[in-house]
Amino acid sequence: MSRHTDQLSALKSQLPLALRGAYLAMHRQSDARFEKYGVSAEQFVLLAALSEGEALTQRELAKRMSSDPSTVRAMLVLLEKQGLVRRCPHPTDSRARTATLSTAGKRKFRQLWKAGESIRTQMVDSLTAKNAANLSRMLVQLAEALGEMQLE
Amino acid sequence: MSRHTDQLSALKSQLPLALRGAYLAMHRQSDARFEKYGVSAEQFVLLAALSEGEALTQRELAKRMSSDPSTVRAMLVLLEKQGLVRRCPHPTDSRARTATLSTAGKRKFRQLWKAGESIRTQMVDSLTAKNAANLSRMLVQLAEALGEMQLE
DNA sequence: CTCCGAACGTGCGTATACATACGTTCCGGC
DNA sequence: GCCGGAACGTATGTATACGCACGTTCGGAG
Repeated sequence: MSRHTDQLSALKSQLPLALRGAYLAMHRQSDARFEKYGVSAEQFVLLAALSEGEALTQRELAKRMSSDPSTVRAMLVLLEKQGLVRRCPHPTDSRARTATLSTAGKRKFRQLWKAGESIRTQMVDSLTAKNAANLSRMLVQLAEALGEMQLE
Repeated sequence: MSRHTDQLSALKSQLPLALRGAYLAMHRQSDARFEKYGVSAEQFVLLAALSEGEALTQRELAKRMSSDPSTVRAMLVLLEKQGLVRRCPHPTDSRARTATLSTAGKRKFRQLWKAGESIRTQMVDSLTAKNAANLSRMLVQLAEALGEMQLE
């Protein structure tokens, strides 16, 4: 086993754990930060996806969140109960339901966006802007490659 | 707002989503890959942490997995029920319990390691080895920076 | 030796993540 | 117009992720 092969092998086992570790760390920070607003990290992602103002179907929302329709439904039920989100029948497709932010939801999102600013800043600053840009690009690339993989 | 500031701002909002997207994609791939062995992606991580052969306390195990002691306990209960893991009283500290792989657990882990090889390979190959090494390094750096953040 | 704070595991409650199965609606081919 | 497959949402079950409260044990200060 050559030295080069060893390094590659080590890299292959470290990269997944590094990805997992970074994600979990970010998730925990976000949850802690948003807790006093009564919102979870995942709920923030959902609200952010809706914050563009468009009315999205649950399916489309799930796609944009890299999430699961079934999970999104559960989240919407909770958020609707809290009055942050409205679900209306789709204007033309009666199978679908659209989700939009309520006024309270928009206000809440603005608060959350501010509250999360220091996390976003810390993430970019802990690397450099240039490295962070590379990181972001590589992560997207990675997600695409993994998403296209078949079960062989 | 200068152009430079706009770019930085966009980066700050993209990076978290990119990290989340990549992690979830990896997690889904892993779950799908390990499903026929009756093991989840997270359980694989736990088994891998124990595969060094050391007997770890649940706390130490949680630390190495970047995970939560409470979660680790639930996982151990399931894995013990499946006969992949043994939990024994700690030799000197009667508060603690140690976890080790059973023979079946070791065998299972070897199977899983092979089954996951294509994922690890795909992750590194979808970038280049050099970029993957950088990515890994940056992710570790990111996790550290986030882990050390206080609530301000 | 005693006592108190810290560390370990446990149990419980809530929110995700996802598969799977199911009912309803849509739409393209006929 | 009919029909069968595809798309959408719903419902249920299992496994994570994590906070929090609790009981037990450890270890050091006095």
